[in-house]
Amino acid sequence: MDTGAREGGNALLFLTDEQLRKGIEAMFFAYQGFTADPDRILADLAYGRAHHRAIHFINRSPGTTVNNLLAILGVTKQSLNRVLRALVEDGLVKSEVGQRDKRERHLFLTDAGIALERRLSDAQRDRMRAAYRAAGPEAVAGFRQVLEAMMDDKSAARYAALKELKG
Amino acid sequence: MDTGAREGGNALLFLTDEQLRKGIEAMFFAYQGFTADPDRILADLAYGRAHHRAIHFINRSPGTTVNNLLAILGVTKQSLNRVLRALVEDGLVKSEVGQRDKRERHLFLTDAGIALERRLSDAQRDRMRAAYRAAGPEAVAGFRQVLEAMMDDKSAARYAALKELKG
DNA sequence: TTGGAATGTCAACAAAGCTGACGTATTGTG
DNA sequence: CACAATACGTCAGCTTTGTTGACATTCCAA
Repeated sequence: MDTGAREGGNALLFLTDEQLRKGIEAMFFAYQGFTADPDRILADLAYGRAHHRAIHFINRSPGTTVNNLLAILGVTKQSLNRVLRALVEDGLVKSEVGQRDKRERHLFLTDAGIALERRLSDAQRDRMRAAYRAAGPEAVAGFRQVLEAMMDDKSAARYAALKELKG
Repeated sequence: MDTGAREGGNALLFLTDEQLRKGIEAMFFAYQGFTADPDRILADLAYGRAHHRAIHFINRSPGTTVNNLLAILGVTKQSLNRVLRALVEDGLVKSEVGQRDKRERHLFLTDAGIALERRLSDAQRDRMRAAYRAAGPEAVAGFRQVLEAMMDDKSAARYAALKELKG
């Protein structure tokens, strides 16, 4: 860490506008790859990325409330509600009234929801795994470092909130 | 490169589902940061990311044709046309009939377009630069490696097509 | 008991993608 | 020359996913 500043000469060449532009474009096209496989699966089911995200985070934190999910996703409740309603109607998500606080709805995946989550995350993980394997562990460490440094405050807060839950 | 396979024991720990999940989530939240700053600027102008992308690639390859742009962006001509029309009407892009082939329209940024492009890319580059600086050159190399390995075929082809143009 | 928080719903709207169809100008080819 | 193909634009309509604003319900807590 902090190598760039200490090394002399042209060690800062990785910060040129050209290099930054390449990074920006790589990020753009990589994100397309990142979402391509789940998108294909979702298209067949008349779902979109919003459904994928909801399923992902419900799976990650079973029993989470609607408000929690709202905070993580950073969308309006109306937007999330539409997605959630479809998932509940289709029997992929179940929403249970809270016991301690009956205003809250706790969200769980049904067996069908778990099955779809697995299809989606398997597809996404397969691509990620292939990329990781091709690039090697050091590259992966750098990848994660840069990504975490790139988050804006809101996204970083959401990311941090997740860490407190699990890993 | 290819370290993972050679090293013994638990050198493949970076390929666990947990690690992959973290990478997936980091990618999701980092992309929000990646687009947050330009999005703020665009919102004031009643533009969206689609406009940003068009402006970016016209700036990158001045005189490019509509078809070229279509291929790079991977959207339909109707979708691009809507965006392009707004940009031309607002005087940010000019469209010139081709000399060799009069069916083609060659796209250029006007001075106003160049100014907006600079605002947008400055904002995006600033964040990218800060992330790069914080992570250091080795991390950046890894970042780029993983991103390039993550692209799907179509996106990789688009990315490669760009490389042939400039860097 | 009353105020506020959590949730849900209705309506309306916008951005940005899509398909399909059609028109026009231009170019290349048989 | 005639015709097919290409490049581009446009109209119409549909989808997903986001947004505001307004309002009702339920329920906890002061």
